[in-house]
Amino acid sequence: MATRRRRTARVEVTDDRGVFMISVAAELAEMHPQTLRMYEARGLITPKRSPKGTRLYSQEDVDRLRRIQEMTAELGMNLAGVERVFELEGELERVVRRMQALEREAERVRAEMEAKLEGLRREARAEIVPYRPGRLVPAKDVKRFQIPIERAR
Amino acid sequence: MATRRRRTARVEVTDDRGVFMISVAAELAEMHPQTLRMYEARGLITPKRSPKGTRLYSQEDVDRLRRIQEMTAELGMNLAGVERVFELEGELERVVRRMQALEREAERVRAEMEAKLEGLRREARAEIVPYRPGRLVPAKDVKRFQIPIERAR
DNA sequence: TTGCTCCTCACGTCACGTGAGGTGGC
DNA sequence: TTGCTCCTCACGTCACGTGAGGTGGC
Repeated sequence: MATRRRRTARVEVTDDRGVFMISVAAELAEMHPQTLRMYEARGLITPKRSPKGTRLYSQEDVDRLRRIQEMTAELGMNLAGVERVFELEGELERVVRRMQALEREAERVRAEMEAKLEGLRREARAEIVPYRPGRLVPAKDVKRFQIPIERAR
Repeated sequence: MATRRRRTARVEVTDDRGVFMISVAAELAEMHPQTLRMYEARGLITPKRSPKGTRLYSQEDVDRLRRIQEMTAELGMNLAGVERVFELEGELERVVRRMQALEREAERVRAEMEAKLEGLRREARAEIVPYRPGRLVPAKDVKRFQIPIERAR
């Protein structure tokens, strides 16, 4: 749900754009409007404001409100717990991102090494393989003794 | 604080061994004994029991109790929040461990590839370098034409 | 005027901590 | 007997949600 199209929409509505007034946001989040004001006072959510001071909630804000609703109504957590969970989820996300970056980096290094190895193998083949069917002898030895190689053994 | 030595201690006291009765554990955790029983009823902590049914708390249990104390008294969280935080911390720890394993694995692969590369380089050197001063020719050619190599060009 | 917004204040409910009260075994 | 353990029940406190009440601008 990156964007939502309306019949007459011309301006793109992004998830972080404040578009819902408090009554709408409260309905979407299934909460009392006063509860939203309380959450803001506690620092749990920070909606945008119109020039007149009216709160404007974004889709992200509504999603966050629903997450809070889940934690308080379904799990029975209080707001201090919700704050702490948000912090921990942030940490978790950072660690997961770092891990994904590490995985990509590992793959990159692996591919790079593989390419190097392959290059070396090709190089070796180019020098050695063409002579495989027979035996190789130093040219200088052939020249020096002037005898058929087969008998020289 | 892996183990603690007492003057007359003979048996090792590990962190997960139930050694404190409820009054001692409560004092160490700075909680009311009844609170410990409540936490157990909620599933937040599970002390061992003596054969007679007396609760026996380990050092790990006491550490956990202090962590709960921190979350409830200092952060003002309720027990549902504490449970959720424990879950999330478990997830976080698993992810961190996975990352450490991944880092070790990446290093292992890197070293292995490095060794392979080095092996190939050495191999290439062993086959090619000794002959560098002269030219190599197929033995069959030498036999077939029976002529000095130098003139065969 | 209606229905929204803003705000503050107050009350009901519920979770939690703790104390009381009664039991039983070193 | 003292001091611990076990348990259940009950009450005080506090956080939270929500409603009331009064204001102001489309």
